[in-house]
Amino acid sequence: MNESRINLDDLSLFLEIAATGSLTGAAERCGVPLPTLSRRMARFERSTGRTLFLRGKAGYALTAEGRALASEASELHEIRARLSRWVDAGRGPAPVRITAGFWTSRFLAMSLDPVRNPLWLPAFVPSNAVLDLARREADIGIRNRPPDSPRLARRRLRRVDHAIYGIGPQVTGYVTLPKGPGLAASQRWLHETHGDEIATTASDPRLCLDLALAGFGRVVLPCFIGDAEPRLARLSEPIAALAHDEWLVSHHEARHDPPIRAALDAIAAALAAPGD
Amino acid sequence: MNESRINLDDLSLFLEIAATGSLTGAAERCGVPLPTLSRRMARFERSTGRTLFLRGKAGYALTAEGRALASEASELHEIRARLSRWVDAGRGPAPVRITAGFWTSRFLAMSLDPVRNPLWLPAFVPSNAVLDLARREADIGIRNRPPDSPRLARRRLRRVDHAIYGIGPQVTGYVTLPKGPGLAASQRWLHETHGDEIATTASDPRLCLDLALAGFGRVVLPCFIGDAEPRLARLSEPIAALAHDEWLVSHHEARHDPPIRAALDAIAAALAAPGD
DNA sequence: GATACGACTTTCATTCATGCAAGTCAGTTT
DNA sequence: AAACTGACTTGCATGAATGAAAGTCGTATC
Repeated sequence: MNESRINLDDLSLFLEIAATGSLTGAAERCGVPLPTLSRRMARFERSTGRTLFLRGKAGYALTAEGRALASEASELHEIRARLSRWVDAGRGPAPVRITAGFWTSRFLAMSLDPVRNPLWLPAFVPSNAVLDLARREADIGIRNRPPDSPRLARRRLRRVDHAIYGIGPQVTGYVTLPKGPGLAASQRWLHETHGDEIATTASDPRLCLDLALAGFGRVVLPCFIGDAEPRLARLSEPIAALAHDEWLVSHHEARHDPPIRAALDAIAAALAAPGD
Repeated sequence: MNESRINLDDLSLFLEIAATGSLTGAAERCGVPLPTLSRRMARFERSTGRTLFLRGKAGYALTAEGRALASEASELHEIRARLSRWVDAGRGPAPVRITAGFWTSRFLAMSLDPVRNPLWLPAFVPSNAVLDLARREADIGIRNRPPDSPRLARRRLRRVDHAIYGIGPQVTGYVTLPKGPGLAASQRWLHETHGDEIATTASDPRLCLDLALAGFGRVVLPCFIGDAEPRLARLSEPIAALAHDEWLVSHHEARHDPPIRAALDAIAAALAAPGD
């Protein structure tokens, strides 16, 4: 679109000169030799088509237009400073995009210790639609079966059982999500096998749990959630149809990226099969 | 301080790649050949000490850290876009710093037509202290006598007379500024010759005029102000001791800067001597 | 299963920017 | 008045970045 892409490095030098008021001073502060500065500013003026400096005998002074440009671009130095800090100091934790089911995400969020992960930060992305790890829509996925594509790296995690929970055996009926696309397997199973016993629906899994805790009905939960909730009792044997392994899936190449690797290790530890 | 100055051009290319998702795409959009992009990104990674890309078979994908950097630096493109616009389109008016006395500044502000000056915009700087035009603390000065330094360009403008004004001859006493350093010549003259007739003082010349209009006393004003105010009557002959020429002063080199030149011409026209 | 394609990397001659040293020029000092 | 100083510009040899073409590697197509 715009042929004359403004050179940001020249611009940065320009700002330094504008602040210093002379080539000599700016040259020292930037560690750039003075002749280079002189030539680059000449080029910069040509490229902008403006006269930015008054080349007086007493040094460089900004023209009116030069001052306008300097004030226009003043944020540049802040950006540079911020990035320099990011590069050589902070190294803030990098966000690692994780896609997982609702309960697994919640379990993970509570298991992972943020202070022990200086390298990465979990970023849970909703997994309603099936995100395509192969297309890097997320970095790490936790799935209930191994991926189809051979390009994805996989690792088997713990076995996950589901069961029916409630605050007591006297509670009848079920609380679940409304029927619709993108429903988790456990909710689909409930709709298929106990569809006529559904007492209430709620739009959010966590809300279903709250309703169950209030006595509105029974819920189907992963055992790692249901067993951890002291106010709930297991009201059935594990549901065979819903038993599955959890699989940790990531892109073959992404897993060598340090933050992602760290995330993979931490997640694997949190969701390890008991035997491992 | 920081040896490894981050290269803003590389960063900009990095953002383009991050947005595009591939070297090929970014190369076209930036007009930079693909091999160059490849090498510069390799160098950029070395300079930051981070792995920013996953070089997969399907193109470049950002690592977690790469995404962190991209979001950290996202403003850069806005800045660049804004500057590009500034450079090749808008050419917003450049601020020209003008130092002048209070009433002259006011007269100028009302005389200069902003729409007829696409090249520059007046920026009035307070002239309490004597600003040093030779040191470029301002671009243009309007003084009541020619400058001392031979390095400054000068141009004689209209003659300025002062007189005593009031809403009528019946008003006695004077309104003026309180005694102090940095007082204009007309106020000094009033304190010296009519010091015992001062009725009120105000901290601002404009406020003095308002007080005079309200009948609190007489004021000394330049005739170009007093005569233009229909509610005021001239109550004295022009004061000989305060008569002076106005001088338009600027730096010898600065006056060839187009915006400053335009400003000089406009000011000279607004404040021209009647004969010219 | 062989071939074509896409996306980058590498090679190499060339160009361009760099950085040192010398040059210019106005104002200042002695 | 002559020499000095400060602040930039110019010349020239060097080195680094560039860009066109060929190379590599994996995936998609037939």
